[in-house]
Amino acid sequence: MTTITAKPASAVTQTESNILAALEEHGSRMTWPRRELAALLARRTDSFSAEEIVGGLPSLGRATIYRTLRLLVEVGILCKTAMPDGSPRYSLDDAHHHHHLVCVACGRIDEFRHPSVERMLRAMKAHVGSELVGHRLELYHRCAACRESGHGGSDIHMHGTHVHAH
Amino acid sequence: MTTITAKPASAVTQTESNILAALEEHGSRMTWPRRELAALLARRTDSFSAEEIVGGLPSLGRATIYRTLRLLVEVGILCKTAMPDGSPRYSLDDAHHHHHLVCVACGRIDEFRHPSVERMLRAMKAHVGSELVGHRLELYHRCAACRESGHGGSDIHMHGTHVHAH
DNA sequence: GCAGTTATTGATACAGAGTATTGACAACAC
DNA sequence: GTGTTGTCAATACTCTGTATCAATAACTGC
Repeated sequence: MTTITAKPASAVTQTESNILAALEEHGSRMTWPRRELAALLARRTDSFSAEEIVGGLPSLGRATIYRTLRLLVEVGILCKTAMPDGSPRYSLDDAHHHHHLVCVACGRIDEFRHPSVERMLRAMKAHVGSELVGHRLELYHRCAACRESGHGGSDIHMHGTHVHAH
Repeated sequence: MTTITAKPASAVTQTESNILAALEEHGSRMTWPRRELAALLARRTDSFSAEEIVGGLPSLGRATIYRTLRLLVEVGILCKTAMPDGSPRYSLDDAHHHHHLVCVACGRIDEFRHPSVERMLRAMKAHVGSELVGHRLELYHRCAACRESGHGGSDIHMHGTHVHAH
C-alpha cells in the first residue's frame, strides 16, 4: 500500500447488494432495471464501454443505462476513465482516492496510489496561485499479459488527446 | 522556468508562417484551406473547440477542418486537452513537454512545467513493472480573472470523467 | 510549361457517446 | 387505494469526430 499498490482491476469487486445499497443510500428507488444492471456489473472484473452494457442488456433502454451509469459514478461505485484518444471506459471503483494505470492494448484498468503523486499534487497546490478544483492523472502502459502474448501492435486507442510519451 | 512557469496561454503564439513551415517540414502540401486555417489560428490566443473553427471558416468543409486540426496536433502546433467532462479543447502548443492548467469557468488553458511533476513521473516509471507509453496530467482550477469577475457558478464542463477534488 | 501522379478537398453519410423530451408506469407515502 | 413523484423506454437530437468517394489542386519530372 505504500509503494505501487498495484491493485489489479480484478481485485476491485462489488457485490450486487453493495451496488444496490449504494443506490438506496443515495435515495434512489429500487427498480428492476437497476437490479439488472447491478447484477451484470457485479459479474464484471474488467473495464467496459457504456455501449457494451447496452448490448448486454437489450431489455433496458439506452437512456436508462446511461443514466444509471452516471448515477453509479456519482455514488462512487464506478470510475469513468478516458483512453488516450479520449474514448471513455468504465470500471469498478475501490472507493478510495486513486489514479489509473491503463493498458493501451487491452483496455485493462488498474487503480493505484503512490506517495510521489500526492507529493506532486501538494507541491502544485502550493505553487499555483489559484485554488485547484480537481485533477486528472492517467498513466498509459502495455500490461504484462499483453507484452507476453505479443498483443502489441494494435494500440487502437493510442492517439488523439494530449498524451506525452516521456 | 523552475518554479511555476506560469506561461499564460496568450504568451503561446504562432505566426502563420510558423504553422505553415511545420506543415511543410512534415511533408504536407500547401493548400488554400491550410493557409486559411493557419491565418485564423495565428490570430487566436485562447483555447477553442473544433466546431468554433468550423463556424469561423464556413468556406471550408467540416472534414477538412477536423483533418487539419489533427494534423496540427501531430506536428506539434496544437495541443488537444480535455475538460473535466471529457469535451475536447484545442490550444496553441509551445513545443516543449508540458502539462495543462485548465480554468473550468472560462476554458482558458495555461501550459506549465514543474520539477515536482517530472519527479513524480520518474518515480512512477521506476515503480511500475511495465513500460509506460504515455501519461496525461491536467490540473483544473478557477483562474484569477474568473474569481475576480465572480464568473464562477457555472463550471459548465465540471462533471463527467474521473476527476478528483483533492 | 505541361502531363502525370498523388495528396487533398468537400459533400455526404455514418459512428460513438451521450442528453433532452415525453407519455406511460411503477414505488412509495399516506 | 389514491396520489405524488421517480423512473422507464422510445425517440430525436447534439457534439465530436471518421469513412467514403468523386472531383480537383499541388507538387514532380521532364
